[in-house]
Amino acid sequence: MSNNLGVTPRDQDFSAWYNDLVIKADLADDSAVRGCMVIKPLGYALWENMQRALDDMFKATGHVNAYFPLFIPKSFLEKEADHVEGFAKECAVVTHHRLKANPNGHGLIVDPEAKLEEELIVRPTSETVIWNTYRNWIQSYRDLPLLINQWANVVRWEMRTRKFLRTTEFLWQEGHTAHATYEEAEEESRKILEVYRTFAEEWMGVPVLVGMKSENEKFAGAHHTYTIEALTQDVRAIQAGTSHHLGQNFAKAFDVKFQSKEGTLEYVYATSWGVSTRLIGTLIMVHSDDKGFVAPPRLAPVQVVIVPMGRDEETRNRTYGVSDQFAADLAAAGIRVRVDKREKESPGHKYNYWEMRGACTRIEVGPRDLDAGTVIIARRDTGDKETVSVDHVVARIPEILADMQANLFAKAKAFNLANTHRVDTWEEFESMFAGEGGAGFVLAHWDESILTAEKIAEKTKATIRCIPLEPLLPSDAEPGRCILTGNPSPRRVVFAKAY
RNA sequence: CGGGAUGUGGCUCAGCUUGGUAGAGCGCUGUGUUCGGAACGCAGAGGUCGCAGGUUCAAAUCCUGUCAUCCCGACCA
Repeated sequence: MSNNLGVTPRDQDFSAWYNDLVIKADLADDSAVRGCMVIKPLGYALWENMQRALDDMFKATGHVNAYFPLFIPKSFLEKEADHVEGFAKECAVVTHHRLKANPNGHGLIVDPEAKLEEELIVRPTSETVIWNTYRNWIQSYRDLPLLINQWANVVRWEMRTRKFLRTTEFLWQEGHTAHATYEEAEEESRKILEVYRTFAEEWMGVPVLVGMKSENEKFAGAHHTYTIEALTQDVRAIQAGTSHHLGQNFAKAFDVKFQSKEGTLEYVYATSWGVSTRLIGTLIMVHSDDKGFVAPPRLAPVQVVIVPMGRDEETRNRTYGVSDQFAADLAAAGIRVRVDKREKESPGHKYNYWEMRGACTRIEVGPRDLDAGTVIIARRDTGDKETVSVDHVVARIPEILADMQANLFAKAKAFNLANTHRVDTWEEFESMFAGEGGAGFVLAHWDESILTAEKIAEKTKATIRCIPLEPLLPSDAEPGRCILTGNPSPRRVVFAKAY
């Protein structure tokens, strides 16, 4: 389409397609602040659906929610060495607490007399404030495990931002748990990783690789990091969630000890884990198409849109009546439904409008079909239309939604498999990543040296996305020779260009 | 922070070369038409042309400065 109604086609410019889609699907808007965005009602409804599903899973695994402050005293951030190095370069800092009228003219200036004794950092993540608090909460093994999650906003002053994928401020959840033993903390971090995998695959319909981060990619301050990695339609990897085993690093930095059953004083073991509004970006990049946003039914803000037709009063009375009845019955069945009664827009306009905004199914209620006692149901993922008798609609919709949920996952899974490659020579490896775009997941041998990983990244822009917990193929777990150095490698790891 | 580009009604952009009373399409408001894949007619509303300074009788247009945004890289969830 040459006008500005649609989005740039994916094969023309994937990046432009994504940017267009986020705006035109009404998910988010630009804000007055660089790198920050406004999440619009439709995008926020999607986030709320994600939150609800995840929160239920956290609760079901024994976690409770709490809330910690937005500000972190600068000194806290200094306490864990790796953590400082990871986050110091991207922090927003509060230095004053007051403005005053500019004595030289108009406007306001920062009041120099209102300088803070100690600067406050706007949290990039909350380990430090939380562990400073946990010190007071944990004395005995009886206080453990401590299983807390918080839903919050955080700020990371990134140089370059993209809506949902990387914004200066973003929304997320961060779980912070404390345990008596290494093994318990390990179990916790793996349990949450499984929650994330389940959520990604069963709710988002996004297949993911489950694995461990290499040393150079792990969280700043972690003992080790687990990750789920998805593959976008432009065959790049995207980290969709991480779960960290923090070992005793934060307990030592914040002096959090407990008295064991045996009476000894021990440092606590910790985990932290998070997913963010980046999941929305992931969802878009995996499922959406040139007509706009495609939302998996389980998370979609609008599962059914009903478009009644008719210009004259008499026809409208019929189509509106039927539509309202559908809406009431579907809502009673727990389905998120809207009736689009706007009178100025043509049906065709509404079809495109709701396809752009990711409505999963559409019921077209027109006078001609009603004469035959039927309506048309169209589904968003395949574009298929079917004629359904009026009294079968309420039963049929959930079937289509379930089928669409399964189909989105199956399609993405097939795409992942088709874009997962095994490479054994450097020449092939280098040429795969030579172009501008991604090259999918590439399983190759690596000698486990950070230096090697850095050299590979420098030459190809491909990074180690993860070391799969379960080999994708049994042969992936067999030893081999490093793709770059030829040194021994215990197993294949996953390389990709990443978002 | 480097490289590139752009700032003109809500949006997309024309006008600038060659200074002379701010335009189009979309959207918006009202109204009319028998609404099945982005309908059409009629009547309207809406802009100190990013900001500051300069040149000039006269600046969206020329000059200087400045700010901002976007895209590409380096950094990252």
